[in-house]
Amino acid sequence: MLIGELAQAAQVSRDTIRFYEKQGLITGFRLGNGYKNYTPATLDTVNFIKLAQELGFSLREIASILPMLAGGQLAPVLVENFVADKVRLIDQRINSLQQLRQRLSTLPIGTDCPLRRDCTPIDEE
Amino acid sequence: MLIGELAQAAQVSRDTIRFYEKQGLITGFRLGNGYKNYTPATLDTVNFIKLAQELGFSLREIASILPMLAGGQLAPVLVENFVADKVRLIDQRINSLQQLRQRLSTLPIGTDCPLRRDCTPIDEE
DNA sequence: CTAAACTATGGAGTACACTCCAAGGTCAAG
DNA sequence: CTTGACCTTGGAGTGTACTCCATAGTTTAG
Repeated sequence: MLIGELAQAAQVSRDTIRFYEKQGLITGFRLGNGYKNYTPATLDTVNFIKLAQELGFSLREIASILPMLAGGQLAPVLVENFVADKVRLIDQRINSLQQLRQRLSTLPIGTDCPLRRDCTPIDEE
Repeated sequence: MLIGELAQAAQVSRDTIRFYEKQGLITGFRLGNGYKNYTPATLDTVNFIKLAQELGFSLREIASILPMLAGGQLAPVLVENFVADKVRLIDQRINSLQQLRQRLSTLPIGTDCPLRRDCTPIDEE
């Protein structure tokens, strides 16, 4: 697939695709006419990037995860440790989100200062 | 508390505090000597900002949540709708995280291309 | 054969969230 | 009364992740 098709399929801009390729997150191979061609695997990768990004991973972090998803060039132990780390991080985020959810959904709406210890500034010169 | 104390308590830089104040996320009141003073409530707010930020909310979004946390100047119905929206968003994020967690923790490590449909580029000129 | 719709490259510009710096005022300790 | 650790402002700089633009080559429809 050409860049436009990939971009549309992944719901990102062509420039984003080019940016990701510059950053080494994806690779296309060049056709005879100078155009770049991408495989369905690239679409998977872009979708993965988008998901991971939504979840707060930077492109730099994602770049370090991607080689693992592509296949086992790395020592399994390293991959396992890395994945375990990420899973822990994800669990922490889920936890924080659940806390925030609780906090927001049980707000005593209508009362003053539901979350703050103190709302009225005290002049304590 | 003065800016340095607040910054240390919240584990952010003084510049970050000043930046948040410029953005209207927090407010201090000025002492006779020109210094700004902050209350423990400001510390709560900064901590809240940091939490919400970790969870992927932008400062702009956080700025729109903060007035609700500060007390009921807004119509309860609006607050409820807003909070319900945010809770839905949080639920979506939790869901995505759980998916990603599953995906990562069940990687068939060592096999080729655990996630991609296709790893070998096909020349389809 | 031309016009529209695609593709490429390089480089500039944008939004966000800081982060750093310079020049200067304030305050407590010795 | 000076030294050092605070505080002030304004403005410039940084990193991330795009986003836009100009120029130019390629392909497809009529």
